Amino acid sequence: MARRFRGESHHKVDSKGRVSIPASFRRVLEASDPNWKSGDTPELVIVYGDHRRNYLECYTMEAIEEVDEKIDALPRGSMERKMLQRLFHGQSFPTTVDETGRLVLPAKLRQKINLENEAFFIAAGDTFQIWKTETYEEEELAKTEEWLDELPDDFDPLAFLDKRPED
Amino acid sequence: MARRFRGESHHKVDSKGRVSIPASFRRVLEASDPNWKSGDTPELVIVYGDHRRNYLECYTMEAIEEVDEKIDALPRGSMERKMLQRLFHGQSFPTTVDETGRLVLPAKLRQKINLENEAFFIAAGDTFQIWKTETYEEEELAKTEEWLDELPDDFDPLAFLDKRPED
DNA sequence: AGGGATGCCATGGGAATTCATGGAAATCAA
DNA sequence: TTGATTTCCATGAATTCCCATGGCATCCCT
Repeated sequence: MARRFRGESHHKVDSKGRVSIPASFRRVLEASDPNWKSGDTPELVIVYGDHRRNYLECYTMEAIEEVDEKIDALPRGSMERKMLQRLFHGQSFPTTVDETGRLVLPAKLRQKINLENEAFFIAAGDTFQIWKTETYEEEELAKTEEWLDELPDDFDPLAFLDKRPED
Repeated sequence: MARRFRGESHHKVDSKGRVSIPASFRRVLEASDPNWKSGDTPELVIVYGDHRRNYLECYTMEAIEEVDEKIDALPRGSMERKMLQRLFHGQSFPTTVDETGRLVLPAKLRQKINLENEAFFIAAGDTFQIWKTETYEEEELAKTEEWLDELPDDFDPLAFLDKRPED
């Protein structure tokens, strides 16, 4: 069942690295964790990537399983496989949401994206991202706007919906 | 239960060759050792390979069993079988994690990968690797960068996930 | 419509446990 | 005996667990 995350919101990060995740995101994580049963805490995998990435990407168990299967299908020993293993197996952190609906981000992950007091959560299909609020506002939003500016004034992004893959 | 290793981290190696392995890796080793029961120490196999390999590859009991079976299936006397036996049976070292969660790497293995004060652990599917931190950073990461540089600027490695095998 | 009562949600603090690491004593091997 | 392994114990730091609070929104009763 490919449930989707929706929405965005800001949450406090405390001194221990604990941060509430949006309640609606929890529902999706639960529904997408094959082992989850009412009353316990859903699992997820946080992919943090290499030094170039400045946000955390959170995968539901279903989503990460799909990725893992694709990696397994690549030829053993190929560079592609090695790269993807490094990213998804090496540069990732498996965890669970706690009983009170929080994620605990280890110091290492917080430092990686420079997270201090406030985290910004934003949905992205079957994953969601965690940003340092300031980074998102200063870098990511700017980038998006810049990109939009290059398109014709009256361009409607909806046009992408029906674009054929080979374009 | 093909559990997977995830994550990467640095650990000290002391003068006796003792090194803690990431706690999460221990959980996977335990779950993947058919003979393991709560309270005792999981087994694993360290494959160190020939002179060209500069890291140690650690297999869970389940993973090495799978490899062994595939080797057994090869025709007796074939070159393939001989080579794989040399690598996985000859150039490997069976051991266990100790009660405090450490591996003891014999001097021979440490010298092979030039390990001194710090080891770098990184997950790779159903195995994990142990590198000398400096080797990983200087050689392995450099190799990766080089490889990435050959790809188009805007290329996203994620594209490999959906690559068709015949490409 | 007013006024609880109920329940989920975001957040906080302290206690208890696990982890990574260091070192001394006991055991082994040549 | 001498160096190397293996056991056993010790400790600070990090992480997990457990319990507590205030704020909203919803539901219900009269």
